[in-house]
Amino acid sequence: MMRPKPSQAFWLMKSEPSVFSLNDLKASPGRTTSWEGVRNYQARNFMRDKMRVGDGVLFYHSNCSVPGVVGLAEVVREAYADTSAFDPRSPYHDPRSNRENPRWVMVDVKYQEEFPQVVPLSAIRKEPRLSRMLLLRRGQRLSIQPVTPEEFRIIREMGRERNS
DNA sequence: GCCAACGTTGGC
DNA sequence: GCCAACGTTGGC
Repeated sequence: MMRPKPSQAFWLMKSEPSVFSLNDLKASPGRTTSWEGVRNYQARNFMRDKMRVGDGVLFYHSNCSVPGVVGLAEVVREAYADTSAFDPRSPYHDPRSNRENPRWVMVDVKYQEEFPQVVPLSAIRKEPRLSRMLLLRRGQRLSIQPVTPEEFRIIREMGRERNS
């Protein structure tokens, strides 16, 4: 009897490499980090309502010389209170959030692989099969975005190719 | 460093 | 509830 495979969703998560890079994730204890600091309601809702253990993550470097997807990660813990909001010394402090009623959540994300080559935003733009990605929408700033299984697979293939 | 596009805030 | 002002994001 086949056990039904749990449905897996896919995401793109942005990080500024000067703040937290894929290498930082790889170097973290257990190659895992809590994705603290999300202060956008739409992104929070994706984490809180949709992200499940085992979901695939495209790790995207933003605000850098070559913005693009640099590798893969996976969700290893589902949403829980973002404690950085409670810390007055944290850059992510939010006095409107408290332990009794946390406003912000985070998930845990684990390193999976670094691509042999970055998949730059410019290459994503040029790939017709990726033309519908949220990432390419004008003015799109969401730091956590859903991607389709096809988009995930295509970008993974692009990243794993050694010569393009 | 510029600045367009966006989300949030707060006066009214 | 409107909307101007403001702060942030993020490519370039």
